Amino acid sequence: MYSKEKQRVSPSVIRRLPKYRRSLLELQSRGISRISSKELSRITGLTASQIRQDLNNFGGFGQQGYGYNVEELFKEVGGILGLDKEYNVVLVGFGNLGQAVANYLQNKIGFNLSAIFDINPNLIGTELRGITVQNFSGLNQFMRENKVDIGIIATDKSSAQSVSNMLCAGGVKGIWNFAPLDLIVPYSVVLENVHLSDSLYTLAYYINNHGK
Amino acid sequence: MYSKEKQRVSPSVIRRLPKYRRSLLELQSRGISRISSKELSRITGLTASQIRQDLNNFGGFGQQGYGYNVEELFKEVGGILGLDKEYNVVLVGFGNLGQAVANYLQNKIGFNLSAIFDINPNLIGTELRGITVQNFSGLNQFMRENKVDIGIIATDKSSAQSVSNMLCAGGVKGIWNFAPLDLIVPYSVVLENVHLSDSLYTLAYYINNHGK
DNA sequence: TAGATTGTTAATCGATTAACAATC
DNA sequence: TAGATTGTTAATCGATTAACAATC
Repeated sequence: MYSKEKQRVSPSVIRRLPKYRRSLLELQSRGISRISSKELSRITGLTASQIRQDLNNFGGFGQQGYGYNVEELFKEVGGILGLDKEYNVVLVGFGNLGQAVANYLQNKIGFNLSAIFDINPNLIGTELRGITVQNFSGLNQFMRENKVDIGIIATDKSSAQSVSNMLCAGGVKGIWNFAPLDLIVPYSVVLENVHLSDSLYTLAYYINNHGK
Repeated sequence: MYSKEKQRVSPSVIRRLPKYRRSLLELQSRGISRISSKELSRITGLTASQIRQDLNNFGGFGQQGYGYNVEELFKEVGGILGLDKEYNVVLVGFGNLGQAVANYLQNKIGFNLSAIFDINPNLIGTELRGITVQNFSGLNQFMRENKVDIGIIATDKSSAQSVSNMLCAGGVKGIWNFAPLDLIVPYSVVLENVHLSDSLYTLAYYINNHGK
């Protein structure tokens, strides 16, 4: 349906979709089955007009005089994001951050963590809910033998680019990067960064320039 | 200098500053002392025009016919972000993610982690480089007795809002939130979110809609 | 039906890019 | 000086908001 839209939807819109989904889930858990853009505006802090514009990039999910069905819209937004699909995921780097991410992924349905790699001998062989941490040297072979959709990089800065190269050569569709650098990936691979420092520094700026 | 600028600088600009800083640090480490906006454009993927516009929100740091001095600009950008200041930081929630964040903070100069709180009896009393994890019940008292600038929330969703309330009542200037919800904070408090799910879902979208 | 609220077009606003005079 | 590159103004582009006809 929304897959053959002519025009590319802007990243600003895409980055608001998870927020809509989150709000809708919250409404659902409160037993609310119907919501207007006006009310959703109050909840999210975005304008009603923007919400309607955003959603209409993908289809007319509402009904005049009524609003939106919460459960239906929740499913639609999930579908747009691709959360009704399955992803095979590999994690490289099992330090504190890697462990946190691995743990976080455990209860994300659709994102199936199939292997974890590290170079630290103290970590290799340890287990996380049935997944044994493998020696990093086995990554290339694993990539050849398995179809991996998403590679997560939670290594330190110095090895991140070479890990990224291996994952890309191994055919990943996307990289979720936690290392504090700007990776270079082939055009065909999608890169999503979680730069903790960028976030912290932005916070510092606004602490010192509040309201300015 | 840049503190009495009349007009508020847009968030888009602020969020690019850490990237500039990162690139400048990289240049510095390669022994490069001078850079033009054109060359910086090549490195960052942003346009030269945008880089000059961005920097000129805060002052004229360059020199016609020459470019920018890398070391000087690096310091200027750090100063704008407030990285020449000290921040007293408290962490609430010492699960996987909290531990990862605490560990990450250890080598961030200027951000001084002074206390860690959790409710889990198995975690209370454990130590991280000299900081003993305290019982969460002591948070209010700690806030009364110490000036805390930044509160980090790495608890689960269900307790995040009440933890946030405590931190705000305790006088924090900013909240760095890792819990997957939209906190409500007083106007005077700055909120910065790290929503892992939002990031992962965005990645999923682009994996399925590459180039679209 | 009358009231409510969407979907969508038009207007506004803000951010990015282009151009170029100033100047090192 | 001549060449290079900034700082800044003007032009363009894109995103947000406002308005309202369509319609449930």
